[in-house]
Formats: sequence, structure tokens, C-alpha cells
Amino acid sequence: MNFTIRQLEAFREVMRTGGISEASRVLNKTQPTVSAMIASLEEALHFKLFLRQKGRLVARPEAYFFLDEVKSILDRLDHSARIMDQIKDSERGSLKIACLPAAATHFLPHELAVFLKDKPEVQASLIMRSSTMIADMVASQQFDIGLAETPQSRQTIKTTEFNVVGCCAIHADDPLANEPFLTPKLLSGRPAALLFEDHETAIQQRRCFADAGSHLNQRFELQTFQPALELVENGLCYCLCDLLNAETHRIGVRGKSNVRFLRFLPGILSPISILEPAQRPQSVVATAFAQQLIARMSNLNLAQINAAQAAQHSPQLI
Amino acid sequence: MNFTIRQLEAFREVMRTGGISEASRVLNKTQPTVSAMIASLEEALHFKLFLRQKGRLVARPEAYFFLDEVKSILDRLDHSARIMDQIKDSERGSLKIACLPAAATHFLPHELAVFLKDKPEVQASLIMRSSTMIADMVASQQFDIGLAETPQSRQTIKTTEFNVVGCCAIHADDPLANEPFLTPKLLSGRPAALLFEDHETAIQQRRCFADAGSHLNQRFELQTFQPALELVENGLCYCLCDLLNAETHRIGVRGKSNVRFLRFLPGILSPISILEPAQRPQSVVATAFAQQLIARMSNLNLAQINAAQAAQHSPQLI
DNA sequence: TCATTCCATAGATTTTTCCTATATATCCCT
DNA sequence: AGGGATATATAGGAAAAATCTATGGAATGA
Repeated sequence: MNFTIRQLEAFREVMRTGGISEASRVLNKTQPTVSAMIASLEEALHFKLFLRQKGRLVARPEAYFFLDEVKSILDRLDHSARIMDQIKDSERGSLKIACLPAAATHFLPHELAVFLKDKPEVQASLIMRSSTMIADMVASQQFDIGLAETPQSRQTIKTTEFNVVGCCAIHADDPLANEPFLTPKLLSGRPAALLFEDHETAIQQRRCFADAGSHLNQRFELQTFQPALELVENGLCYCLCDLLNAETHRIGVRGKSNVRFLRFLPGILSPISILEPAQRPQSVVATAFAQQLIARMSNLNLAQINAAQAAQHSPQLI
Repeated sequence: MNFTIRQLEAFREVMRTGGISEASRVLNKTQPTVSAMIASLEEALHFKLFLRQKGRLVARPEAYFFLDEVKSILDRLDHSARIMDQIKDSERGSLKIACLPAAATHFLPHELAVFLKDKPEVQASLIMRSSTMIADMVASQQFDIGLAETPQSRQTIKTTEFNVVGCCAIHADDPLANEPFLTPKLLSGRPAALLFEDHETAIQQRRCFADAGSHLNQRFELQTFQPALELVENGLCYCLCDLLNAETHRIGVRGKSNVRFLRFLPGILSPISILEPAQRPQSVVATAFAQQLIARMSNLNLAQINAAQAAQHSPQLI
């Protein structure tokens, strides 16, 4: 057949109001327009829905049946329109995120929480994996967004790179905590927590201590930075980590923290990337979240972390 | 929102074929037309359904979701269109018929059977009532069509009147069966079956016999004509009845009948009407059936009944 | 490199939609 | 019976939309 949605809407309104004139007022159309719409609908159906008795429309039994059909169609249409509207505002959809340990415990969950606050219809999944696995999972389109150490450039992955700067975590009571920045010289001989031997950050740290002729006293070796920062929290050591780990730690403690994050020279950079599948288009939600994440990563800096930490100390001010 | 059905159809086809060019061929539109339709659909949704990568359309995840919605809507629409098409051809609907005894056993069921032969989706109900009750039930819109003795004219009933002529039913072996027509004189003194005393046909019969100075020998008094004709079938009496009863009897016997229906003079007329509710419009099916019934009633005559009866005697000729 | 395929854009044209003005029928009230 | 109000239909024109032809750019494969 050859209906139009407008015809169906007009018909529904004519049935509801009982006449063309009244319906035309509701529909913000003129009476002849609605009259023509009904006429063309009847033409499309090849039979009259109404009899014209005494200058009025009188619905035939078929019109009541058709009304049910039309209502159901228009309701269905309206329902879809509403859902599509939610999708447009990324209030509906699904989001699959894979994330390295540095951000998995607090940083990303927190970002996700902010993003999903007013989006009850978005279903999200978040997993923690090693950077190489994350790259593979994004490349194979199993996940929408990955946060990982910058992988080898490949065609199947679109990367947005960040060089997250390193800093030094030290206990607040340590006299060094008052320095404007720290160096291998200042930290020489003090107990340190490092990641395992092969990890890029450990390699860099050893190199710059060696370059400065300072003594690196490795007291702890760990898999990830979060436990290392817990040791710093207890005053057992200092630790060189990147801002992502610093921020994750800050969010994690929630209340007062004994760790201070200070600038460290020479600068150490950790190449971290947001990964997206390159072969297939992203969903609206994924695009929106990636955008938020990129903004957040760009904005990552020591000043902001310390300010947020200070705010946590006097929460009544917030 | 502001979709059009054409947009949705175009979208479905683009998704199915994987591109605008191919879809435009299927849809019998030009490629720029379909391109514009997709563009306007995206505009209505306020977000892109496709990314344009390397000169091709690539569907975003949302497009697949939307496709499900669109398919369901278009299917629903198609389903309704098909049903409305059946209704147009009165192949679907309901039909409530009330009918007087004269036609209830065979005449009307037979008409109904002919009418509904190729209309499996029409639900019909048929009841037998007295003429006064039929008039009331049609007037109160409980029934779509009534076949009854012509009632007092009232605003709530639209009547189509027929003056069904009376005839004489007589056993084939009776010598009178060879007369061209019968009169009170010829039937004088012979055993007759009549309806109860108050019935209009009985009154008329008594009157015309009295007028002719002939003897009316009422051997049987009955409620309706069908049992009377059964008595005639067994050669116990003759009977004056109307053509509707004659036709009903003819259809009922199906095989060889011993009853002959002869012209009777003076003419006796039974006012029978097809009744329809006047206040509300009729359904398409009811209109169609009423039309068939009117044609059939108009066509009711002795010659046709006798011809049909003759055909029953030699069914191999049909 | 060249032909082909695909999509987008521009401008013209056809079709559809919608409005104004008007006619007609009915109803209600005087 | 007549005037006013209301309801629908029709005619004609203006505005909007749909659709076409022509064309250009980008990618692909021979």
C-alpha cells in the first residue's frame, strides 16, 4: 500500500475527535488539508472509512478496526523514535572497555561512573588486561575502547597517544616532601619500590640514577604500582610512577592520604594510548566516552592531582 | 520524530544491499535520490547511521539496531495493509444475520455459503427469530442484516422491500399438477395445510376462497411452512405458500422432490424485507452480502425455482 | 594510468502538500 | 421560514518536497 505517516496521524486524530474540523485544529492544519488527507487515505485503501451523513463523518466499523492497527503502528514508531533519541544522546547502548591495571581499579571506573551518571540504559563492561592483550582485543573488535601502553602501530587499531609524565611518590612526613622537585641525587640511597626488572619504568629509573651517579636502593619489587603506593603510604619507601597511577591512587584512598606526588627530574614519560578499532565504525556511546577519556587524559597533571588531594583533606569545603 | 515510510524503506534496502547504488536500483530510484533520503533520515535522527569511509558507506552499530526497529515497523505496516486489503474485498470481517423461519433452514444458509466460499476470514453468525424480534435486533444494531416480514416503518431501520408472490405446492402425482395455474375453485374441498389462524397468509387464503365461493378444507394447522411442505411431499395435502418457502424447500430436498409449485390466482403477496440498521454505517462485508441478498430476492420467481428443481432430478446434466 | 564503482552535491523539474476562498448541507434558534 | 453557526468538499494557487540529470571526487583494480 501507499500510506504516509501523516495520513495515519490525521486519521487517528479524526477518529479521536470525531470530526475533521476538530482534528484539523489539533493537528495545526486547515480543515481542507485534513479532509484531503482522509480522502487520499481512503483512496489508498480503496474503500471508504467514513460515510458522509448529514454533513458529518460517520465511521464505518472497519474504521474502528483500522484505528487499532494505526494506533499500534504509530505507537511502535514513537517508541523507536524515543529509543533512537536516547541513542543519539548516548543514553542507550553498550560499552566494552579493556584497561591496563594502572587505571583499572579507580581511574577508569570513576570516569565511567561520571559518564554513565545520567544514562541508565547504557550497559557497560570493563575488564583489566595486559597492554598486549588489550591491543589484540581492540584490534579484533571485541572491545570498543582500550586504555593501554601504546602498542606497535597497526592498521586495525586507531590510537590516541599520551605521554604520561612520571612523578615521585613520597611520604608526607619525609623531609623531601617539601622540595619543589626531586632528582636521583636527592633520592640517592633511599629505599625505593620498583616494578619487575624488565618493565620499562624500572629500566628508565635505573638508567637515570646511573646517569646521575646516584645510588638506587631497590627495597621492593612489584607487579604494579598500586601496591607500591600502598607501601609509600606507610612510609616504607618512595616510588617513581606515572600520573595515571598517581591519579588512580588518589581516587582510591578517598580520604586523607600520606603520599605526596612531586615533580621528578629528569622527566620520565610513559607512552599510554586510548585504543579504538579502526576497521569498523564506533558506536555513538563509545565515541562519546572516548572523547571524555581523551579530554581527561590530556588534562592529567600534577597540579590537578595535588589540588584534588588537598580537597579530600578538607571535604567540608566541597 | 519526522520519519517518512519511504525513508525507512530506503534505509532497510541500503542495509540489505550494503550500499546506496545497489539499493537505488532495487527501489527504482536514482542514486542521488537514495543518497538524499539517507541523509535526511540521519538529519531526522540527529546522528549519522553510516560513516563514509573510502567512498563507501559503513554502518555504525546503531544502524543495525535501528534496522531491527525499522524492519519491525515496516512488517507491521505491511501486515495491516494486507488485512485492510482483505477487508476491502470483504474477505475479512464479521457478519451477523437474523432471519425468519421461512429462509433460515436452507435459503439463507445457502446464500451465506455461496458468499463466504472464498472468504475464510469472515466470521458469520446466523439466527432464526420471529419477524418482530428481527426488526428490534436490527434496530438496536445487534445484527447487521435481517430478513423478515416488512415491519412498521421506523427511523432506525433501513428496509429493502420485496413482495414475494404466493404459489401453490401440490404433489406431483396429483392431476392438478398439470394445470397451468391453480385457483380456489380448482382446489375447492381438497385437504389443505395452513398456518395458524392469525397468520396473514391464512387470513388471505380464507378470504380468497370465500370470495370465490370455494370450500377451504383445512386438514392441517402448522407454525411454519416447512412441515406443511413435508406433508405435501407425502401427498397428504396441498399448501399455499410464498416463493421464499418454496425455494427453501427446494434447496432442502436436494434430490428428487414430489412437490410441484404452481402459479396461484388470485395473486397473494407476502411483504418481506431485508433490514439494515439505519443509524450506523454498515461494514464492507455486510454491504456486500446485503447486495447479494437483494439481487437474489429480486430474482426469486417460479420459473427459476422449477428449473432448478428439474435440474436436481437429473443431476448428471449439471 | 585508465576505466570503473561508489557516493555527494548542484540545479532543474515534477510531484505533493498545504493554504485560501468558496460552495453546500445540516442544525439550531428565533 | 430565515439567519447564523458548524461541518465537509472542491477548486486553484503557492510553498515545500521529492526526484531527476549532470557532474565531481575518491578509491579500486586491471
